[in-house]
Amino acid sequence: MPHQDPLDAALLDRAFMALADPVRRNIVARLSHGDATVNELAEPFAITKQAVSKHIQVLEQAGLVTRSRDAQRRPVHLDAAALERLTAWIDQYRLQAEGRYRRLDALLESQASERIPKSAPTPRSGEQ
Amino acid sequence: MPHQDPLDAALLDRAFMALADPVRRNIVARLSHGDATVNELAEPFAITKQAVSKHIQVLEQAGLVTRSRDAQRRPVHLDAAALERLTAWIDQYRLQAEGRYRRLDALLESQASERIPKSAPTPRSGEQ
DNA sequence: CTTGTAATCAACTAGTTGGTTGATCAACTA
DNA sequence: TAGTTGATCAACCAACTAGTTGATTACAAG
Repeated sequence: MPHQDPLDAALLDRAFMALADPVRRNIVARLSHGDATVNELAEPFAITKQAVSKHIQVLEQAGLVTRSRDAQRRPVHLDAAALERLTAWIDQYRLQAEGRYRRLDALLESQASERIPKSAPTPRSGEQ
Repeated sequence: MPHQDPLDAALLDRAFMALADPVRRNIVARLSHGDATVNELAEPFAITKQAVSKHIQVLEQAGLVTRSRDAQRRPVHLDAAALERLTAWIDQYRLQAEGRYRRLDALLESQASERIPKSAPTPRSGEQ
């Protein structure tokens, strides 16, 4: 089953978009070794806390982070399962493409040595 | 060594941004089982081939696809290695976060059963 | 109640993007 | 030569985005 729910399409949009920003990737990196608050995340960057808050909203709506409540503090938590879903999506097509490449490679090799492949390993890569 | 070249930052920007669009993800999906031309890729979508050409340029500048030359045709080819680089980036932080979670989980479990952990498995997850 | 801190909301500016149409280029065909 | 197909370039528009500043909510402490 190569496809998942189409409901995930919008979520994938937001997830990849969220990671397409160096500031947000830095936030992810920082969260990977511990929860943090908006202020803690804002310090290393030359942008205001409001901007960081927006970045976190983007990550949250992408399902990449969650937030809890601890008095005034709202620590941000990285959701490893969400990251795993992204790699799963990519790998689904990466492995497909790699498989094709290896089959073609094997075909060319067997042809170069003038040995006939057993049963035509679906070499439909040419666009005629 | 958790980090790679900072040269990759702009490329990561473009790669994630490229995948943050459903049309481009569909193009990737289609390319995963075979090279294709602009016109072939444009057919299933309700957009012009000019738009598809732009999408492919985005994917190309992100290093996700390459193009060759075959008479007038310029078949687009999906680069599996580029996809692998993306999953490597994500996994780098996913595994870090998962490791933290599992250490905390193991700590709580050992405490619940009132058994003392052998040597305090670095439970620095609380933000006090 | 008042002060202080953490975080968000609201409005605005400046810049970017996705898509369109129309023209152009490159290679094949007659 | 003209005509066709595949693909790109150029200009433009509507929509969206990141960042700013200023006001506002929520909570804790004096």
